[in-house]
Amino acid sequence: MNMKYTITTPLYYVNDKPHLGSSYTTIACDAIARFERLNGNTVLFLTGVDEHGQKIERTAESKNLEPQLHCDEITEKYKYLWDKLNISYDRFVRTTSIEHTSLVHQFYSKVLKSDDVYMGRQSGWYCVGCEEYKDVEDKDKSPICSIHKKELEWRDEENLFFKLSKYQDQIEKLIHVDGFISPKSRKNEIINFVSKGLRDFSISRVNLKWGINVPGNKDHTFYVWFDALLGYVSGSLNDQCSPELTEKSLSNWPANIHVIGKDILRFHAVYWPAMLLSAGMKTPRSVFGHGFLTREGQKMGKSLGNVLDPIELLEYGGIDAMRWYLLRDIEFGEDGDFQMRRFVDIVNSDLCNTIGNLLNRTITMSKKWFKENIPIDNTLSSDSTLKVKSETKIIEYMESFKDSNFKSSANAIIDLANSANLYLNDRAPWKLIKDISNKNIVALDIYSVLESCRIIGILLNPIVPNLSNRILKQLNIDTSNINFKDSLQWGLLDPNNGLQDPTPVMDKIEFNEDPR
RNA sequence: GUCAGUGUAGCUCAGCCGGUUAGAGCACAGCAUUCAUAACGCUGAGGUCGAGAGUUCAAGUCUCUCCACUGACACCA
Repeated sequence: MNMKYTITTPLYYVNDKPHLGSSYTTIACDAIARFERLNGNTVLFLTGVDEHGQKIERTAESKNLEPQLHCDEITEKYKYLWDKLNISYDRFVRTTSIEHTSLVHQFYSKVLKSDDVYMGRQSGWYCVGCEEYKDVEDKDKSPICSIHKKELEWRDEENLFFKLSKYQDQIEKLIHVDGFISPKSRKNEIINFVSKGLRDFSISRVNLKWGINVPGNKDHTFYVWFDALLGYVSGSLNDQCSPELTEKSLSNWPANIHVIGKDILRFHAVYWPAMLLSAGMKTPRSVFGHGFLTREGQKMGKSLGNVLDPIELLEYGGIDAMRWYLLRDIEFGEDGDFQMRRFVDIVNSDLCNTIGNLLNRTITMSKKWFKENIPIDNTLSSDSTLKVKSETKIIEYMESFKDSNFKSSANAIIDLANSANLYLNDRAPWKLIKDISNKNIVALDIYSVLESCRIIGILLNPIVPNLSNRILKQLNIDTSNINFKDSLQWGLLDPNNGLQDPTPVMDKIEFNEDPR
């Protein structure tokens, strides 16, 4: 059954090039998007960049660039990396686009009509890095942001405020809806936060040029978060060239899932839905706040000097290695620790040995004994313990993936591969074949393992698409139009298809202490 | 300070409602050896289940207290 499925990464801030954390988020979204496509759904996979705000303005200044040129430069770095990581996004949103600006204005007029904006005064200590006011004791003369370690700036200015408090009851109800916020720890956090009472927040800034002007308020620029969140909507419009907030143009909305880092949970689970309710629009179906990555047990930070550049990791291990490790070994909802030794071990063991060698040894036997035709008559009715195991693991895989439990999905694949290896040792076809009367039995055994490899190849597709394609290619399977429904039934590998010469589908990674 | 989450073998994790001698994968050690990518397979070592107390015939699993880590909020600076 074909359904529309809209998934978003955060719109990444272009203060700097992408880091491992944003790569992790984007790879996870890519896996989900591919999974949904393989299930026959029509997917709109949105990513993009958030380009406004004071930090961008100042970063550009320091580089002696116009902000727009700075944004263009950094945007290209994001696109380059997503291309290298084989991210299959459908749309790339830019908040500096004319279309986005137009939509922000339309949205704002709806919020005005709901009488949810008022002029107020805001004073306090402000961190440009966070784009947030900080609560600070009045007597402190030079407060510092605890996150960015930079001096806060005193602000005392008139801002437009959004009546968030008006939506206390509706937000309270929404956040309790099953499945709206995942994982459970994030849901609890938001329930606690909302129970303390929602306070109105300012949606504009003065003394800021780099942003979208507030209509009817010459000196006010939209607060970066107000404008950025709307990137999800502007990016999902049917007609990208003629952005209109109409029911027809919003058929890809609401998003099925916003995948975000835990640090921006409040914006996505509280402020954003309230804004949408104010404009009379549907709220997203779910928000998944995943954890952060540390490295060898430590937080990554420039000042610590231990940032792991995704480009370097990519060059060191390759795209399939990177994707596999991040999805298979890091628990998606929780913080995870990137360990280089473990990265190498897991990738080599799972992809090169368990799966890669399985394919290699089985194709070698098949070609040696049966050339291009495995003597089997009816593959669909053939019985094998591997068939049963395969069916069990497919179910586990599907249920886990639906919960964004990539680790469990990957484990199901590895279990099937282990079972195929054990099956081969148990059956020992290299002994059986010595007696020619066993030819048909051996043919069935070889076919069962090759069929398992085919299924493994297909299940790997959302996680490591390039490896998946190499596996299926060696089995001479056309991958241009596969889907789960038509591809996971046992017995679909044509025994007269012929197989390609076995070559390693995955190169080993040699462990270096420091890939930098 | 309040709330929430986490703490099980070197690493990553499983362990539904209390019930065998606490498990899996990886890593490590040994064996075996080719159909096979120094691979597959077999065997082994490795655990105060954060600490203490309690309930119970019996607790990793329930209760209480405490410790550590993470996050949110509050407070302080």
